[in-house]
Amino acid sequence: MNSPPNNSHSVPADIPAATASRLGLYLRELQHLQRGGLTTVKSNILGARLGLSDSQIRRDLALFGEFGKRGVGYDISGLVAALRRALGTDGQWNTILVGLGNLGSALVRYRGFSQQGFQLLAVFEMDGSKVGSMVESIPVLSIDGIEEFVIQNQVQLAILAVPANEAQAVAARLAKIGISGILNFAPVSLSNVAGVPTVNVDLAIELQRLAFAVVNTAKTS
Amino acid sequence: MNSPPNNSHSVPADIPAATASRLGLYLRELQHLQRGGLTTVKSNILGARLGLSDSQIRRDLALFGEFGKRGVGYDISGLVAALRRALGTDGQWNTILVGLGNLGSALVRYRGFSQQGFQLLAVFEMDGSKVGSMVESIPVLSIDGIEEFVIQNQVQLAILAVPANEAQAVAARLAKIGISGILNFAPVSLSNVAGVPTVNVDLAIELQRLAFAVVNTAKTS
DNA sequence: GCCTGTGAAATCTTTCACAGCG
DNA sequence: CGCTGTGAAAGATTTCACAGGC
Repeated sequence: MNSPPNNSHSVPADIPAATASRLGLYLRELQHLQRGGLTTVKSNILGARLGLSDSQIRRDLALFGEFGKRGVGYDISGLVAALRRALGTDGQWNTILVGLGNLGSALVRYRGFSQQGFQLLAVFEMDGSKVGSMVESIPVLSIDGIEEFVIQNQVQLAILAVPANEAQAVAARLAKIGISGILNFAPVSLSNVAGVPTVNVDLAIELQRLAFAVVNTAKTS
Repeated sequence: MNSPPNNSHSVPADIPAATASRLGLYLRELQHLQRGGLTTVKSNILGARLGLSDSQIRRDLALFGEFGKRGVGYDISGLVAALRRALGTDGQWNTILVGLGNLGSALVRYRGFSQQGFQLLAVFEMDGSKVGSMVESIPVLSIDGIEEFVIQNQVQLAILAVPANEAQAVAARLAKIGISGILNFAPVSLSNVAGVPTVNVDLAIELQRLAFAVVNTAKTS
């Protein structure tokens, strides 16, 4: 009655949130297998490597529904392309980094971003002493001009690596000029950024998560 | 028939995984409110700040079931103590960092860890040129002696900030001598660490998650 | 009167189990 | 025969809605 247009190579209409949270993991592992020279992988193998059940792998990958062959497994290169399309990382994202402290300095040198299509165009700093220099061939600019830069360069994503007490103000400035997304490393909940998708990474919270997992693992032997 | 002992101040018997994943967030926000001078908070306020529904907040906090007062809200300091106990961060965790590259250097300087009870005892490096120095009053040691150090100092947690191709080997060495938990920043799925609780943080995956959120937010206006 | 705590309903996610294609 | 794709069951999580204590 209502078969969708179903163009080949289209992104599945709606990806459940739980599945979406695993797409990056699938992509990373599949690219790893690909570098190892494999061209197909079975759900039980992939599941074992990622710590997921084989049926969960099949459920997730069946959404893309054209890469599995019964008796054989999944076509890796087709899946890699489909996952990148679904994640939105098959193109380039214009990205800036705000904050060149300890964490910001590490992030600007991180290779993994550009490999996945995130192009770092500039770093913004409050501390005038660093402004004007280059880090890893990326210009360090004053925060004063951030709005103009974002608009002129069609920047879509901002990575916030500023102190907790500055994060809110920076996020608000970026939200105001219509940034598309924020990756926030500051240990605060951002408010007043309604409508701007935000992903939060708090290093201390991750360590707490680990402590919890340790305490709640009174495994036999 | 089977009322549990229910010592006051005990940790709830079993905390659902979904709730557990939010405890760190609750703790951070409650400590923030506490520093602001508040002593109580209502579920709708806390929910608005964290982007969660008020009923979800109540469901979660009712597990600790002694800090809410009808008509008033939740007692912040009591909850903070209960959350720290539940997370296992009411004591000290002996922690080491492995890898002093870009990310490792940032992590060793990060203040948030010790504030939450994670004491960094040493940093381990493969690169001999850094071995023997101190970073932020923490000794930089050779990876060769990591097993002996972990055992002698009763190290429970290890933070891995080594290159992807070295992570597996380091994790295996640590698992072998019975480390309690691993926080892995290397962009690989660790295997052969069966039984050791592991939390993975992959910065590129977080940025992909953001890209996905942006692409799948075709909000009206 | 206000806001928590919680049954019950609704929704979402995972697992089971097996038909069926390659 | 081996492995995917998927109905159906089981399980987990969230939301609704309101009784009831402060």
